Amino acid sequence: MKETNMALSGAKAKILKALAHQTRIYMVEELAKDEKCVCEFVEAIGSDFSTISKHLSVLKNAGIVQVDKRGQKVFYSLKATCMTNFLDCIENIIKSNLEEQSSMFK
Amino acid sequence: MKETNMALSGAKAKILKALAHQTRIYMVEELAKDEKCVCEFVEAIGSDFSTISKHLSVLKNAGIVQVDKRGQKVFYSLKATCMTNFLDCIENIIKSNLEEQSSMFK
DNA sequence: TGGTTATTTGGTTATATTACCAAATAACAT
DNA sequence: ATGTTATTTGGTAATATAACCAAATAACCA
Repeated sequence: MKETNMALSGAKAKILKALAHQTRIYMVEELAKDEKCVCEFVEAIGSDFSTISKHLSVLKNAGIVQVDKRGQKVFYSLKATCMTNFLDCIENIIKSNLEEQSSMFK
Repeated sequence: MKETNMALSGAKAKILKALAHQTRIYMVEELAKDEKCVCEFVEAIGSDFSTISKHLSVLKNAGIVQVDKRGQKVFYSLKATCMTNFLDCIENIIKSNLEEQSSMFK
């Protein structure tokens, strides 16, 4: 069933797009260590509060992170922990790409 | 070193963006089974030849696939095989999201 | 050489994403 | 109630992506 496979690829693309941004990848990697509130990301990343909040909501809507409101603060934590392995895979691609590029100068 | 981490996240984002499209995910999954020429994808996906070719070149530039020209045909094959595990991770997220949604009706 | 097939590249237009500002909401403290 | 802090939401402008068409390349065949 070709069309079914395509539809599944589309569903996967939605989740991948949610991750495919410098800021959101950084967030996922930080959240892999420990939960964080929005304000901590604002401080660490230095973008507008609204920008950070929107990035987190993209991750939340994709089902990658989850939310816990405590007092005035909103804490985000990593829900899809397999993401970590995946980012290692990406890191290997980067290394392999760099090796190829540097081998051009030998 | 916060800025170094951010730069690394940016490099990862480039590769993720290369994968984050319905058609390109489908391509990677097909290539995980076997190499394919551009024309086979054109037939299977049904988009314009130029569209398919551009998608494959995005994957190639990211270092996810590799190229082998033989005769008139250009064959693409999967280079970053760890992609497959990753797409399984995404599939688990989809399942978990669906379970949560359906539990709302119980 | 000229024709055919396979693929890539350039151009254009439509659509999607992102960032910031301003305003709204929510919880807590005074 | 009022003020303060933390966060989300709506609007807008800039930028990035995607799809198609047409034209350019490249390899092979007659």
